[in-house]
Amino acid sequence: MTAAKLETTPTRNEIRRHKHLARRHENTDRIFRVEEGWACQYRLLPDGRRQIIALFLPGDYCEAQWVLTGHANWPVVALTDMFVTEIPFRDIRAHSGHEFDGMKSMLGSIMHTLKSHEKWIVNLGRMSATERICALLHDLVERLRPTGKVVSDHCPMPLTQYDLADIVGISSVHVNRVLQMLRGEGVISLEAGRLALLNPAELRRLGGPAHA
Amino acid sequence: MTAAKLETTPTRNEIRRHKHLARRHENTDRIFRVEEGWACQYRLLPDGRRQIIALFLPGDYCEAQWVLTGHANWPVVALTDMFVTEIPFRDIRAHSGHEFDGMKSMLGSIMHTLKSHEKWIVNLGRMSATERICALLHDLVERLRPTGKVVSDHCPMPLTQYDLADIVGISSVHVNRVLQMLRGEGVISLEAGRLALLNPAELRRLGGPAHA
DNA sequence: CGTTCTCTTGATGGGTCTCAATATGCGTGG
DNA sequence: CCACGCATATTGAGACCCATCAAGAGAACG
Repeated sequence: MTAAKLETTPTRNEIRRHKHLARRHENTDRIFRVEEGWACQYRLLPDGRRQIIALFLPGDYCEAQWVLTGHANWPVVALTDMFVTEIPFRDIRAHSGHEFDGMKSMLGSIMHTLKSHEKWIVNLGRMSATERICALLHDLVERLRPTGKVVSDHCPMPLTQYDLADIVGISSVHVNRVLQMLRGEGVISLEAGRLALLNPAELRRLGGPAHA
Repeated sequence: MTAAKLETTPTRNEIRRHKHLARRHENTDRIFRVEEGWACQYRLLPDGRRQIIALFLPGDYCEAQWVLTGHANWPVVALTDMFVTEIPFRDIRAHSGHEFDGMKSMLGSIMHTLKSHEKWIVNLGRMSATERICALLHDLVERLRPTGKVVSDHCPMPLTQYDLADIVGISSVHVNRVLQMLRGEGVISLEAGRLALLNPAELRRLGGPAHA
């Protein structure tokens, strides 16, 4: 999900935490680009279990596939206060073939989502709780790095332990214990919404073996 | 992944079980359409853990996104003896805009993959072993139904218990125990590579609560 | 007709969940 | 400014789901 500039000046909107950017099966004629703040797409089961499917960070296009399907499948909610720009489909189509090719950008974003999903299927299917959390933290830092929000391995991390739990598919209590362990080992520090990688190499190692 | 007919007569190839249709990072100029047999895309960790990312059944396009990226990310291997047809990219592009629109078909297949991945992230993240297996079996039958291979809730099911384990992210020993339980409850029968749904309603119920 | 998969079953241990209680912080309104 | 409520973080105890190890029985296959 790469940053890109449109000729038009799309509306810049403020979104409060916990407000929905999309609801289930909602039709839409625009996509969002995240300027500030974090959002996620999730699926809620009737018995209360929640699984977060995708995270949207500054610079990300939020659900580029809407431009192909015209509707949201699953809800998207702001995890923090946010600023987003709304990009109408017609603007994207109008820019197709230009230097900044709107449609090509959207396809790139979709392919990126695809790869990200594959990775998370492997993590959820075959990795331990510790591996999942380390892989997630590592991922987050690498995704934030291009935005300039990472300074000497410190960066914002506004997710609650409940959010983390619903991303990595374990209970929030166990998330807490894993984080305690990582802190105890001197791998990370995490407080007041800020994450610091104290031992990035160890974090990567704990994140599980690389692909074969 | 819908069936579709091309004007050209693409080559029909026989593929033996365990033969690779694609290897990691391999470049390609064609995609496959499965005519007979089952294949899967998987990711192998250095310590031996394997996670199957996608299943390809008769009628499926195998990795339609290759037409956009030009290369395979992860290996694809035949789980049974197969027949596939190879469709060169140029044929797909040549048919774009026609009654059968090659490119549109590929995009549809990609969107289908996306939805399938989202579903499996939820299953792997938030469902119990029994729920995962029941959901998988239910899925398989529904995907086979349009091909005419399902007769009164009986259909072929050539996956080994090792394969099933690597799809649902549990150990093969536990897959065996869950299957025993399902047989004992009279929900399914599964032998000699054939699956029968003896109590589809119960299977659906065990497959976990529907989306909210 | 042995070899190799595949399936099956038991025993044991560990990773993770659930429940529950307590702390801590933070925003809101009195 | 303080009191209160609510969200979040922390910690313990106990239970359970599932992994791992191991061994044996069929079944498939060259």
